[in-house]
Amino acid sequence: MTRPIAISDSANFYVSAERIFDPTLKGVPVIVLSNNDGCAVARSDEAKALGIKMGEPLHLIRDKITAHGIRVFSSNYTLYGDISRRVVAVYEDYTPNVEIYSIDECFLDFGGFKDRVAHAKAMRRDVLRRVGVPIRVGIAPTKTLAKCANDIAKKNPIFGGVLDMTDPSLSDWLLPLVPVGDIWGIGRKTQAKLQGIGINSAAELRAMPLRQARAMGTVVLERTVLELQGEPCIAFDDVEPQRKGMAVTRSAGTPMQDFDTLFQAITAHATRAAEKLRQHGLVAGTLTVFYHTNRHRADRPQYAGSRTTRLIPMSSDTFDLVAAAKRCALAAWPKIGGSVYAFTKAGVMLDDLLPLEDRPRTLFDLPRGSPALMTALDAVNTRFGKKTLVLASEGMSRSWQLRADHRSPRYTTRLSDLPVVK
DNA sequence: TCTGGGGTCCTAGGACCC
DNA sequence: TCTGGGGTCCTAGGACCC
Repeated sequence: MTRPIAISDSANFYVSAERIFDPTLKGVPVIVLSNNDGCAVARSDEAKALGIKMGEPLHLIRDKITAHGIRVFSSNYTLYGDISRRVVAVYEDYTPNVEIYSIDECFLDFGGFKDRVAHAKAMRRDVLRRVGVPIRVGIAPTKTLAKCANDIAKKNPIFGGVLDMTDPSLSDWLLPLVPVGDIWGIGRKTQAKLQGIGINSAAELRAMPLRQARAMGTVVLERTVLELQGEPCIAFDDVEPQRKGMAVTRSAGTPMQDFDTLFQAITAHATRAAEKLRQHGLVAGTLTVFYHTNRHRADRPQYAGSRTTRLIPMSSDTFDLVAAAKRCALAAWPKIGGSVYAFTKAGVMLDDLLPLEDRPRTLFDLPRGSPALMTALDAVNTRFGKKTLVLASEGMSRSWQLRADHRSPRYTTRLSDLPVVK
């Protein structure tokens, strides 16, 4: 028999993280906004009950917020990242193998435990006591089934936050309750196709002939069917995979109308991308810059520009990346009438990443770039706070910077953010 | 007026080679 | 001037995830 896998996630994670430090948020509707305060990306149960949808734009729910006194927060990723690490630390006390799947979800190796439900419930109590966020646990022979179990536990409080669906007779009974669109790996398009041929539940998808699944949705859908049948196709993987690309992209707080302002934003994004590379000990071989106007405004002139360039030699040096980004940004600039466009989003993407020590060398691999300067730059910005030292081309106006009008204090990582008690 | 950011995997099709 | 099959590699785009 295959080793049971658990998936553990936190209920409304961002909201739960905010509630740790502000008890007045308990029992009341709370939402957390996306970057730039654009739309709701996390909602408390109370906010969901008021009909606030995932991803709903803030400007469409202003009336509800006022009428029901919904508490609103900008995203505070520094805080959420730190809470996430604390939760993982507790998981590590309960299983030898943890695969971090997202900021609020982990797959856990649950093989070898005699009473899995008791074990998961003990872990759940411990996370609540030591970190302060509620979690739910689904257990099954495959990742897809574990996600189903987790989903059922989420919707049915009767399970007390833990459901072990390792026993096939239990999944026979429960899978008819899982709507096909709620299955891990089934998105909107595939859901529509499946419903078109009368497949509406996880139990019905499990019974779909494999050949038909492959024809309809490629090997991905075929794997989902096999996983529902209890045959693992998606391996448990607790080693961090070598990442292939990374991106820093942002909407602008106010639209960018001229090249100088746009380039200030792009300098900031390239700078951040270079920092991320160095944190991971990587160099990049390809850099892409893109920027575009607001696609939701069909009444305004539209433009989308993008250029890619190779980085030779591969680099993680801020000066190299900003220089390459400038060439791309200029090359992508509209040939005529650039100033009629209002750019609302820009980004820098890096691809062909390699660990620094694996990078290809040229015959004359002369020392270049400024590794000592980069080390000093990172040290200063870690010690004295982000953006203490920046390139001048990032500018001082920061008019492009995103909005975050409702951000809570970074309680666990920034001393200066703590409220002063007099 | 106001609509996020950062990833992965898969497939089709073109370029190129022998 | 006409004519083949099979392989690899790369890129763009779609779908999905949280």
